[in-house]
Amino acid sequence: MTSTPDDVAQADAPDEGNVTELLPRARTPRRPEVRERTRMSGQERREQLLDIGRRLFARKGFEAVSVEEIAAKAGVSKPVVYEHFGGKEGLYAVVVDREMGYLLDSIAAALAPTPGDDAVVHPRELLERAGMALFDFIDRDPDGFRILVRDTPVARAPGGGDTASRGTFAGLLVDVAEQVDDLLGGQFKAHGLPTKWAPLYSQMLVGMVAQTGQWWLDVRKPRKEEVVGHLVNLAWNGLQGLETRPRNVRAPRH
Amino acid sequence: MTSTPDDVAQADAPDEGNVTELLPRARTPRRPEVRERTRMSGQERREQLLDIGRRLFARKGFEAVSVEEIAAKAGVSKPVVYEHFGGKEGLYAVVVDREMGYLLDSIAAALAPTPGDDAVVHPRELLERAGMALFDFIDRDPDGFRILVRDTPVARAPGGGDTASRGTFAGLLVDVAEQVDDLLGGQFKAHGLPTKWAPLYSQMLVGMVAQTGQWWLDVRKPRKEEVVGHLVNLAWNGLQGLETRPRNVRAPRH
DNA sequence: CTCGTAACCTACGGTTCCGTAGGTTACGGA
DNA sequence: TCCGTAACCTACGGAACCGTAGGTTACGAG
Repeated sequence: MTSTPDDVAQADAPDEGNVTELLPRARTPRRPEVRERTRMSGQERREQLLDIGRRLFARKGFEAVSVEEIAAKAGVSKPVVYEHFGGKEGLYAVVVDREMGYLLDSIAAALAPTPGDDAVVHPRELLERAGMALFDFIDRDPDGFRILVRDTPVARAPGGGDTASRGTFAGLLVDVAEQVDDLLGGQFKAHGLPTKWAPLYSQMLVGMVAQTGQWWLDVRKPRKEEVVGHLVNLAWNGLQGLETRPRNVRAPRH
Repeated sequence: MTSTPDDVAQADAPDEGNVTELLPRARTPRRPEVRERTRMSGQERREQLLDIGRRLFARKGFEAVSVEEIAAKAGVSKPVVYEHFGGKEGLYAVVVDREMGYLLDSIAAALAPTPGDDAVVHPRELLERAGMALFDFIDRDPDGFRILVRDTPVARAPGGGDTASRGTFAGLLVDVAEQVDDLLGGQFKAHGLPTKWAPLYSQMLVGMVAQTGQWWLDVRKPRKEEVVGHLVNLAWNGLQGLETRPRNVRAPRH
């Protein structure tokens, strides 16, 4: 469920924050503005805040976004955000969690065997499906991808040491890569390669794909189908056997 | 020149910042402490501050580091930092610039043809040299690598729009990858591949290597020679022709 | 010994932001 | 029609920082 995260109206209008200060004008019970103060249900407001937060976090990073800014963009005051999420970190956590879920679900769905079709899928096609799923995700939800790629501010537990005690975080991608291990490990075993290296190769593949996605996010130059084609080309054939014109195995869908 | 960035004493001791507040004790002209207040030359202090800044930025990110913290770790007061670098961003810029220089120099040196040796180098060996140079760098200067990999806070020019106007930044790596273009473009041309895709492949390779480096930075599990071996294995042979036990072409050095 | 200067300090103004206390308005069921 | 409750507000305390003004100390040349 909830496959498209863009189903919420995004209120951008009441961003009056730039005019130095608002004079304390007399209480007007009804000002004739374009955007009336809408009163939403809790659930609606929650979704709206999540949506706005996602966009802001993606563009400016966690630290650079203030609660007041989020609230203002939603046409609402700060305490509302606190009531819903307990603070900035709470909201951020929900946003990240959702996006991570969207992404993993997308890829899992792309990799899932078609029910009723027991044909063995070529590993290369698996690669291609996963890559295409990722780029579809990037295309559909660029902000979500930006958030997942960005470095994480996970507040270290108060009381924890100041040093780089445990492997704090090297970005969410390391985690994503670990999710790929299982899949890749299975393929390795099936092809007689030592599975102990699977984690290493997961990192490589994820890094390759993520960086390319990040780059493509800005330039948008080659069509994504083409990018994925080359991605698979490199991952599968290596530089040694690069195909001049890689072709996608799977017929272009929809 | 300046190949080893670790030639500066790192003063870690005077980190008394955690004891809530220092009581305004009477002016004691000489307190019998272990670490006397050393008075350095401008150049020395500058180097020390750069060193401390690099370590802090690497561990906590730009935003999470305060000027006061840097000054305190150096056993010095805030204005000293301002006199040397004009502010936090100034110091950060110098740090980043240096590290970027170190890295690019290392790789360039590894790729430079041995003078007097005109033998054509196999592309695979170029790959291997570059990879090894990177991992040597990571090994020697992990904080520097962390900084280069981290997301950048580059203050967007004041007056610029709030929107994601131009391709602001997707990390320094995108830049690094662009530096790889030339090299890769040459190789492409020499092998009859369309050079228009070189940028794309640069991104892929850089992403692959960077992510792996980031991961290795924490786990440190397989020896770096082994990691580089597999890196080259994937990049060169692709998943299709993976070698079970990749061997480094170049004899292990020093 | 003297004095100019470079290195360094304390102290503070100003800003930004988080989080909360306590009051106000609209909606909807009884 | 009345009233409880959910949604929302204004206003403030307090902390963390940045950056600077203005004064103090040590070093070294003459």
